[in-house]
Amino acid sequence: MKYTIEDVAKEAGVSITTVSRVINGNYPVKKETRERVEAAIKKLNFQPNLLARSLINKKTFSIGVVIPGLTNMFFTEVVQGIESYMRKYDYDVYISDSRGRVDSEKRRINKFIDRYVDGIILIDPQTENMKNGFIEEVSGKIPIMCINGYHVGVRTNFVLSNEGNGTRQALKYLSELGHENIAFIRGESSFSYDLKEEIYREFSKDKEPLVFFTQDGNNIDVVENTSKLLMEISNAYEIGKEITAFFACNDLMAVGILNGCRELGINVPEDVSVVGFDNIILSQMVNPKLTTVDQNMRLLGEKAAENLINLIQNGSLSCNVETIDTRLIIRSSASKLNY
Amino acid sequence: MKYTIEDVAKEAGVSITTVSRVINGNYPVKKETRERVEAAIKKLNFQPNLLARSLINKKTFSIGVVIPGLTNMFFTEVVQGIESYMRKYDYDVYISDSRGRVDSEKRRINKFIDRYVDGIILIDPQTENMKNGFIEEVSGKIPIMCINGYHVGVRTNFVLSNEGNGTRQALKYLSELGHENIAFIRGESSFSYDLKEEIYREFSKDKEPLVFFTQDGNNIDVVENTSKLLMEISNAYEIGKEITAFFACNDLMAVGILNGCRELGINVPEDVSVVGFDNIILSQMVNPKLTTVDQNMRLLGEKAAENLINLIQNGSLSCNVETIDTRLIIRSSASKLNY
DNA sequence: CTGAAAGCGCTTACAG
DNA sequence: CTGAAAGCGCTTACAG
Repeated sequence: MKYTIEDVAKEAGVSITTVSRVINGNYPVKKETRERVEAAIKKLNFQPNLLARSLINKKTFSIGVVIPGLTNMFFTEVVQGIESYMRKYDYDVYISDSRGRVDSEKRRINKFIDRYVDGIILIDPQTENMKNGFIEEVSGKIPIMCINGYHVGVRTNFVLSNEGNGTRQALKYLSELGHENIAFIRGESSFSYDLKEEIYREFSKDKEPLVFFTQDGNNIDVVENTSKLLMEISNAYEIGKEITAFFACNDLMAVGILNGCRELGINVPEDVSVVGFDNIILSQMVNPKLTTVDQNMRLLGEKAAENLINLIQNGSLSCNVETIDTRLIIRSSASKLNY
Repeated sequence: MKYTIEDVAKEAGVSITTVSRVINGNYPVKKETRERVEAAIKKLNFQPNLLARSLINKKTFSIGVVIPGLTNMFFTEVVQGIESYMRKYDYDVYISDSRGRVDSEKRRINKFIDRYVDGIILIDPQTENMKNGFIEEVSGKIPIMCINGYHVGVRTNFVLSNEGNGTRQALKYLSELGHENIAFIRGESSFSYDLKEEIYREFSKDKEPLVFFTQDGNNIDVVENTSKLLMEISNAYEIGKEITAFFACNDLMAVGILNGCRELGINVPEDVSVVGFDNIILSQMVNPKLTTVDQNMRLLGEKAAENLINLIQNGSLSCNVETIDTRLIIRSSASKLNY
């Protein structure tokens, strides 16, 4: 059915060795011979079997990207950055969705390794897999870049956005607007949430911290879940008084708060201020437009791709960490207290 | 570095044939022997090389999904449906983004074939690749399912949502609200846009059709682009009078109209009505919530996955077409004329 | 029940 | 410059 290198060899009247050489262009071949082989290749529309090739080379010119949720625009925007970089190097990028589950993430990574991708990018890897040594173990086998999700002491490679500083920027901004009673909205488990919470607690150390957990933070469903969470919060606290501002760990959650407020008849930013994180495109599409912290997602993706290519080509599985600055984006979901 | 079947054989004191047999469980092996082999596998943490295996089997237990844009939630929701189905069958799904470009789509498909995926799902394939015979050619080599993008006469397999009928539902609804001057917003090239436009022209046959093109319809950027388009439209037409309603070919465009209206100080739905298409989650997050046509994206994905599995397992590369009904979702972006 | 051998479709020393 | 042969890591008739 599909032609093999042997068919081409026969057609051109040469050995398969020679065919292989003209395909790869890695050894001298007499011009006339080469042309005969090329003609045969064209005639049969021959395409070398990548599986056979990779079996020998251990190279597939492809990379795998594992993301926690396809429906969180944060991740897809990072992937755009990865893809645009990889395209230049003619690497294929394959995306696999772990749904933010520890086991699933392991499985996806192992599958990529089984399929001999040349490297893997992990966006926001599960903390659990950092702690249990899995990521580190895997980093010994194959080039790995992690985007965010840093875990101290794990020997692998990171591109991080400075989420801690971003959190500080946002909190400081709210504080300058006069807000003291700031609620903190986070998802269940992720390094990123833990880190932000730490900063939050530090920041509001003299006050009682108001930390609330919403479910499944990396999926679009979190919007709805956070709206529901707000209903509960509003039963326990007087919004606009006991809580005058929300800091949400990502924009999806912030939009959930916005939607919840609308349902409750609470005006943003007049009655309560809301600040998100990430600056996904959605943050500009809601009303009011979200004040948020930009992570420069494309750059995050591009840097990770760049470093991965280096790792692949130079073979060094060293441990390096690169940090990218965040930027506060002021729009209209937060305003002075008692506006 | 990595152990091979030979290492296991040595460790267990058997031939590689026997090792292979216990791994695959496809031939009888004496219990005692099997246990020895299993112990060796465990001890070495042996994992068979999938490349070598696939080279023989021509099976990889993986499928490829080609989508026109990662940042259009329509596609990612369809993919969710595909994944949830495939998980049950233990097939891996790999996603590749064609950016809605004809050449890129070809390339992605060819790459998947090169890597011996067992089947491919194409979401909204490019019309051009339908017309030029590429999809049909490829369908002869490997099981293919297309989601939407139907093109008459092309021998491949489809799961379609009834977009024509959905368009009619939306248009009829607007008409019943009293709207006669309905503008039609579409992207550049896609079967889906052409089909909808056809219905639109049919529907408004006594009126001058008002068809407007926005750029790059399958990417989140279309939101911004459509807002800009609205500026131009508003220069040429009196919105609220010459145009009293917009029908947008997808929700992203509809949101663009919504945003544009806000900037222009036009109230939706009081001054102008807007109806979208797809019912992506975003349509509930904007204000006013979008009246739109639900395509049941998860079901679309699940059906495609189900059919693909059948194709793969029964080996029939037959041509079948399955249609899924759409449903009008009435929310608050459209209202009676002169509300 | 088990093993030696051929083969999947390539690449790459080695020899000429 | 070219080819025969070994080998990548498996599977599967074939023979016993």
